[in-house]
Amino acid sequence: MDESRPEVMLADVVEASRAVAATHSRTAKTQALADLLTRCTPEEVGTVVSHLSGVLPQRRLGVGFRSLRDLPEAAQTPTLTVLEVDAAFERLASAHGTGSTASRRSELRTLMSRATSAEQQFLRDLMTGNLRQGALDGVVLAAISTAYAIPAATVRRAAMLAGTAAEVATLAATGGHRALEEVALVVGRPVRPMLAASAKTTGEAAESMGGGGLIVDGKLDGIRVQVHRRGGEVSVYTRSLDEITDRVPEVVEAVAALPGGDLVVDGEAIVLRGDGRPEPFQVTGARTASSADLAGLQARMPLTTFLFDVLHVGGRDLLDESARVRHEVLLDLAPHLLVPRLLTDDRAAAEQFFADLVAAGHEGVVVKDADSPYAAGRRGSGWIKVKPVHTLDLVVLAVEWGSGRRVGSLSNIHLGARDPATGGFTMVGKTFKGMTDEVLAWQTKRFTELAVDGTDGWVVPVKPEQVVEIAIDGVQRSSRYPGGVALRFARVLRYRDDKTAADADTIDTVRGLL
DNA sequence: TTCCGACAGTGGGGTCGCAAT
DNA sequence: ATTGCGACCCCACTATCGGAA
Repeated sequence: MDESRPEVMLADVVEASRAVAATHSRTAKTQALADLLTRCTPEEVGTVVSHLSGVLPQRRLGVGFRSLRDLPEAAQTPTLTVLEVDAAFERLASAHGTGSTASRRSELRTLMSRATSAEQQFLRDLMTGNLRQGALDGVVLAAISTAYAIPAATVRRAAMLAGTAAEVATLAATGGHRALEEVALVVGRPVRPMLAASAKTTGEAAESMGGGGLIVDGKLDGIRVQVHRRGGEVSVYTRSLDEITDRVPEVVEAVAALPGGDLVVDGEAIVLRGDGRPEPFQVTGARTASSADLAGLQARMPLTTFLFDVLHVGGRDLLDESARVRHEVLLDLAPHLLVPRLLTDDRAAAEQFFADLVAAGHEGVVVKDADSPYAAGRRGSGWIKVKPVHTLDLVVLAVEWGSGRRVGSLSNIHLGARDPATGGFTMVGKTFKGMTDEVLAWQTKRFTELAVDGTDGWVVPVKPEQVVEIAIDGVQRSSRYPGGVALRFARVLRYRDDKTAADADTIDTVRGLL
């Protein structure tokens, strides 16, 4: 190690971030990040990688957009080192939840007053999760690959198994290529979960697979759980690798009762009604977000555990085995916990299974290539989800100015359903999704024309005349909107100039989807 | 040369815990 | 008691880069 190497300053990180944001080329971004990493000591590199990928090592600071509104006067010259920043974050994090808002505020002010103007902006963006430099986890992993001359595939796999880019960078800095190759699944350390791409129909999903057999799983509308059992001790992790063991005792019990030794399984926890049909997501969400009065929660909203994968069993890693093999292992291990599942190579049977599951109240299906491995942390084509889509014709009531690459465009639209009782419109949600650049340009012009008084602010009210066809996954109860209902995952399909506001769907139609 | 996988960005609704009001 | 804030569950979609075909 080079003892004379100068300490890495926050200003160096800010400069790298600026350079990254200044180019659209991913290779140039990667190189800029790699240049900085090579200047870091092994003690520094974890923090630097974490900050440059927009992640706080401390996870929760208790500092958000609001507490960062009024900043102290900026320092003239940069003096902060990255390790000093990390230490300050550490103090903020440990003061979180101890009731000492004043001490956190003072800690934050001290940090910010030592930062230059550019550093203040960077720290604020980092703390609010708004780095927007065009490089997060993926590009930073590529930079680790470049900086330490380690194949990208090795770096990515290590990240899947170790969980964070910071951990991977520290390993690379201390042990190089060999250390990353030795990263393995460790029972008790969560693995990045495999994600699913989406398709409109089961046929389309099957089309993009190898054709070597399908596993069709019910998609349950609960929360993802990755469960580890190590030496009899069970831990439960969410999709984002947060530990929720103490909030889901039913899951712990179900996995503790399985035969054999150590294991890692992947599944979904969900609250079912007495008749076996699923409760709406809001019920499972409320149940699993809460930790107070667990006994009461368990009595009122018991969780049911479903498993759809097994990554490790009794000393044997299964990540690289085919889904077919993992299915056999899971069937042996926990047949009573298996998610609703169909093994088939018949597309019509898959389509029928989808229809049956939707009729049973579930979200849809996930179609899986029976020959594919468990591609941790990736949204590859091995798994493809299929959900039914509802469409509504709604009226645009207002529009919000966009941010980032949408600055200068009217972006997020407020959606209203017709209320025949009053002759007016009831707001049921917003959306910014599904718009191409062309549509953004069109709607900016259109809604500027339709704008009514009070158009100086962030929200631009418009005459309720423009009809838009919206796709949604469903409707949920709302305490925010006056109609008592809100759209779930609304996105624009197209603007309809063949319809007037009088032809729009009514609030009763929307409520009927509950 | 074209195609396509992976990534980043742009935000959506709901719920809880906690501290301040 | 109520309210505001922060965190984190669920998430869809488009644009873009750069390697694969």
